[in-house]
Amino acid sequence: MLTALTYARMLTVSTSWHNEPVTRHGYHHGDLANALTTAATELARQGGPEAVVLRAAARQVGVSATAAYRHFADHNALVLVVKHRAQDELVEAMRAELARLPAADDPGTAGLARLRALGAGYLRFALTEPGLFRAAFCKLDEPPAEVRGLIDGAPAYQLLGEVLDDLVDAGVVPPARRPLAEVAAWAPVHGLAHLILDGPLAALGPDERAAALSRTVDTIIAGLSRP
Amino acid sequence: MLTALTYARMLTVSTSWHNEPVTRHGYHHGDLANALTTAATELARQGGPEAVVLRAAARQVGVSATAAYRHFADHNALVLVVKHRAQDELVEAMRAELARLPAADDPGTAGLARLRALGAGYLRFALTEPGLFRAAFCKLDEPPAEVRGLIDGAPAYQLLGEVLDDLVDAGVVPPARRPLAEVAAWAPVHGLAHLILDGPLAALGPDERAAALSRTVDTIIAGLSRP
DNA sequence: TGTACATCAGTGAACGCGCGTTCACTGATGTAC
DNA sequence: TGTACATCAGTGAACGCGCGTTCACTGATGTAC
Repeated sequence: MLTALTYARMLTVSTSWHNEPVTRHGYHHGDLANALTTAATELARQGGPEAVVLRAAARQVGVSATAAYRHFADHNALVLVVKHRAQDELVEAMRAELARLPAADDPGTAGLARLRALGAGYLRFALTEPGLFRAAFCKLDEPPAEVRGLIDGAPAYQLLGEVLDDLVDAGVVPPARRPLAEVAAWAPVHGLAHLILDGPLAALGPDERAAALSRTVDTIIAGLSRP
Repeated sequence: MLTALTYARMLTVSTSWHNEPVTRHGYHHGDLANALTTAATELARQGGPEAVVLRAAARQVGVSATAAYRHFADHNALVLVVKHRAQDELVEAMRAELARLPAADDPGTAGLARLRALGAGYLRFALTEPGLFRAAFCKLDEPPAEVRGLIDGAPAYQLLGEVLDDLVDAGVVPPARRPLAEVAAWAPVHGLAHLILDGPLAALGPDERAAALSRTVDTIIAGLSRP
C-alpha cells in the first residue's frame, strides 16, 4: 500500500518547497494513503469507529473524496487500517508501561509487576483514548480473510503470553493454570475498560476506578497463582 | 408512558373487532408506545443499537414516522427504552440460569454454583442475543439524569452482590475480599463476551468458548475464595 | 537531451439513499351541558 | 340521551443533511525511443 518509492517521492517534493504548509504539495499529494489513514485515525480518536467518515478524512487532508478511492477499495478498507493503527497504539501503551518498570531482583515479583503493568497500560489507553480503543475492537462489515480464524490483536495477546510464561518459570503460576491464562487475564481488564467506558461503571470517580482495577487485577493474580 | 387506561382502551377495541390482524385497530392505534418499543427492540435484536431506526420501527408497526413523536421525545428516547428492555432480558437470562440449578445441601457449593450460573447466563445471553447485548450497554447521545451517577444495570449488579454475600456467609469468600468483588467478578465475564462478540476471540469454536469461560470463572473463584 | 505517449493520481459534479425532524392537517375520542 | 367542542393521536408531504460511490474528465509523472 505504501512503498518506499512513495516515501522517497514525498520527501523529495516536500524538501524542494520552502515554507510550504504540510497540507498539499501540488496536484499530486505524494503520500495520500498515509495522510488519509492519519486523518481517519484522528476522526476515530475523537469519535470512535463510527466517526471514520471517508469524506471527512478527505476533507481534512484537503483532497476530493474521490481521490481516496485510488488508495482504498472502499470505506470498509479505510476503517480496517484505522483499526490496525488503533491496535498498534494500544500495544504501544502496554509496552510503554512495561518500560517504565524499575528493575527487580526476584523474577516472581518482577513478573507480577509486569502483569500489573500490562493491565494498567491497557486500562490507561482505554480511558485516555476511548475512541481509538473502541476502534481497535470494532466490528467490520466484512472482516478480511487474513484475520478470520486467527486471534486478532495478536501482538497484545503475545505480549501477555510472554509475561505469563515468565510467571510459570518463576514458579508463581503453577503449570496447571497456564492454559488459557491469557484469556483469564485479558478478559477482566478488557471488561473493566468497557464497563467504565460504555456504561454501568462510568460514574466511578478516578479513585474508585483505580480501586476497581486494583481489586480486579489482585483477584486475577490470586486466582492464577493459587497452588 | 403506558397507563392502565391505554391498555383498557386497546382491549376494548380489539375484542370488538372480529378476526382483525393484530397490526392496527383503526386510526388510533391504542398501544403505539409499546408497539414501537417492541419493534425497535426487534431491530436491535437483529442489528444492535445502531439498527434502532425510528422510521423503521414506525414502518414495522404500520404507522407514520411522525406518530412516534406523540410517544417519544426523539430518537434518543426510543433507543433508551430499547436499552432498558435489553437490560431486562439480560437479567432475565441470568435468573433463568439460576432457576435451573438443582438444590444443594452445602451453602458453599450452592453459592459457587450460583456464581457460575450467573456467569454462564450472562455469556449465553451475550452470544445468543448479540444485538440486544450490545444495546444493553450502548452509549446514548445524552444519558438521562436518573442514570448518571448511579450504577446502570443495577438489577444484574444487585443479583451478583447477593450471591457474593452468600459466599461470604458460607465462609467461601473471606470478608477481606468482599469489597468490589462485584466488579472483579463481573468484568471478566463481560470482557469475555465482548472479546468473543466483537473481535479477537471471535474465531473460537464452541468448545474453546466453553473452555475459556470455564477457565475464566475458575480463576475468578480461585482468586475470590483464596484465604 | 528532447519528445511522444501511456499511465498514474488527482478533480468536480452528480447519483441515490435513508435518516431525524417539522409542518399544517384531520380523524377519533371523551366530556360538559 | 343528544350535541358542541376541546383535546388527543394520528396523517402525508417536505426539509435539510451527509453519506458512500460512480462518472467522465484532466493535470502530472515517468519512460521508450
